[in-house]
Amino acid sequence: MTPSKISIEDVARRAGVSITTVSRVINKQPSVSKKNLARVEEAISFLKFKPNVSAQRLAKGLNNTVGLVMPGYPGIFYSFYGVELIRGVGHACETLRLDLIFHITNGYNPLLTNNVGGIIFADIIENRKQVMAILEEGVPCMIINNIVDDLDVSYVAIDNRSGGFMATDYLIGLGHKRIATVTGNLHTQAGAQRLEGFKKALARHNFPLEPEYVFEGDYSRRSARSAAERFLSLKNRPTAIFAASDDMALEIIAVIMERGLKLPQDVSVIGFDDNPAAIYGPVALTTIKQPLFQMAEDSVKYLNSIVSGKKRGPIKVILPPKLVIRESCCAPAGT
Amino acid sequence: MTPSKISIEDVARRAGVSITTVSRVINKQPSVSKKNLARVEEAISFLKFKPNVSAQRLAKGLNNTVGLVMPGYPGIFYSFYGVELIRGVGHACETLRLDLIFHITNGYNPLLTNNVGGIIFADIIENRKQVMAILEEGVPCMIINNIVDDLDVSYVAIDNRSGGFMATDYLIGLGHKRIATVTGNLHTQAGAQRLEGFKKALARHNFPLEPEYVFEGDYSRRSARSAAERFLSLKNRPTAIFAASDDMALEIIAVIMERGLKLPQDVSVIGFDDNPAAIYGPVALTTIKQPLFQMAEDSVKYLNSIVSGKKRGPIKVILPPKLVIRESCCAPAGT
DNA sequence: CTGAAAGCGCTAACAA
DNA sequence: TTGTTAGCGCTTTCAG
Repeated sequence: MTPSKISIEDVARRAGVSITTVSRVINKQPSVSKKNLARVEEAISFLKFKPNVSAQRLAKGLNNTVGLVMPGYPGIFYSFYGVELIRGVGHACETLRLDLIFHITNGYNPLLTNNVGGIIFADIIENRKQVMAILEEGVPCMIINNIVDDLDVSYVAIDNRSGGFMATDYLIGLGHKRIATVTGNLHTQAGAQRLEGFKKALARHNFPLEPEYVFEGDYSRRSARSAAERFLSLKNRPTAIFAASDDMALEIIAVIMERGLKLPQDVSVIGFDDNPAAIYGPVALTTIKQPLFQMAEDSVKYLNSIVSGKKRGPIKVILPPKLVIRESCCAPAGT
Repeated sequence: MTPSKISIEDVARRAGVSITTVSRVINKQPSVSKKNLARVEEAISFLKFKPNVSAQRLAKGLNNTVGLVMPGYPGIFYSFYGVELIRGVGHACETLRLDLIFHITNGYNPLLTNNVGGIIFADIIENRKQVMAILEEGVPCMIINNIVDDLDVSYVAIDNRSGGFMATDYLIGLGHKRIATVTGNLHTQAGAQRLEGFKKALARHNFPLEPEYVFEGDYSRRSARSAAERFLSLKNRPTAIFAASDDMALEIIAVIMERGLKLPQDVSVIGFDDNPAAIYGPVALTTIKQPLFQMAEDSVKYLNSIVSGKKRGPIKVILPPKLVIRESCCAPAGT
């Protein structure tokens, strides 16, 4: 049942050298004569030898494995956000030749940390205690998309507050007065901060905050549909809507068009993510771009440099979002 | 830098027993006196001891790790299919206490198999040679959603051909004569077989196969939009459309509504997947349900039983799809 | 019920 | 450039 029954010793025997020499070629050390190198390589490929990773790790005393923990919150899997994260982390691990161990948490079970060199949290939502437990164990870790300044922990995040501000400010600049928003899950920092940015922009221009213009969504298309239906039924229909994700924006657009309204003339919509899918809808989506893939990749790189001792202490990075103007927003009718 | 510096020896010392005894309690062997058990447990929690998994694996000579390889094909990540697979496999691994190593392949690089007890392929698309290489290495493996009868390999698949047949047959039964289809990626077996099922149903009822009613999509919403636009512009517009995924069906519905057509009265739409998101659109989607999550979970269980020697030889399972009737299909107008 | 000792497969000084 | 040897941390006979 063992993956391969042949060991370094078999290779050594066949090549007529010591196991040390074999080990050297496995680890690409230069100090091996051409002749022996050739013989060992022949033996390796002949025997289809694969070094036993557990033995290597044990002997080297290191663990080139990173754990990616996804919040139990199932919606995250269906979101562009979640998918980009997985892809980015996966890609970076591939590049750095790290094993990626995938862990879905319910937020309560303790995390098995005895098998990883470091851990990446794909957002933390109601599982702060897990993070703290990890920290206490001294396992290097990295949090994605959460600014955590009260803990001695590393993170790579996006400035969601300024993203929310940007989106709203842009709408205001276009001349909109009645601006609504569908928020993301407010238990996530990203969701909460985008909303804060929205409010801040309103306040900055002395616009009142109308409660009926704020719908608490959860990043799902479903919640966006409910929001759109409510907004569009209002006597005082908003002329612009800021959605906390592109997916939600897309669903809102669908509802708008189902009702026979024109977009962006009747209602402008701005999203958040820069999901490539948002370019090919009926109207190319104006949005706030956040570098998710890069954030995910960076987090692996930073984590690795901490694990391997190249860097110390918490690394705290906040990436800026960016306004991407396409076609789903314009000045309100009658301006 | 090591996750934990304390070893079984430290625990033994503190508990005043031998390392063997400590090992016994780690492995929950019953032959330990209550007194020693208590002392060891105390020492373990006091020292925050975590056994070194590499050492355990090495000593035990086994590898309770499964690799999940995702085709490079990026679209799969954004699909309901891909996400359900990841969730299902992840969940099963959690339950069976297996480590899940996540591997995104470009289809060409050889897979690193020396670190896993078994491998799961999330579909195979243009990477058959990888599968064959794995087989030759003797690593137990399992293929998801591909019926592979010419190879001595295990799989858990869905009968996509009969799914395609079912959908089309249902439409025909409703009285439709002009039935179109947007296919999935035809390089995937699922895509090809759903189309075959479509054709078979047509043939069974002696309907001609109109090339203009077949649009080669790739499971993406984008391709579905193109398809819908083409279908709806036809002089002889189809009265029903079979989409090879719910996501595509949803996009088609959006296009239909954007054009001010009525659904299902003007055009009926049937999907494939039973994506929960398809219930909350403007019209609840009629679809073909496939047990993706279960398929993923089962594949892990089967793989595990093979790896652990409980079962032998290839396990070949084909799960049936099921018609789920909701509101997006009705008899064509004028019947 | 407990412990001594021999590995698991590989790496890394240290000599040669 | 090569080989000898001592571990890495844990499990597992085998005695006791």
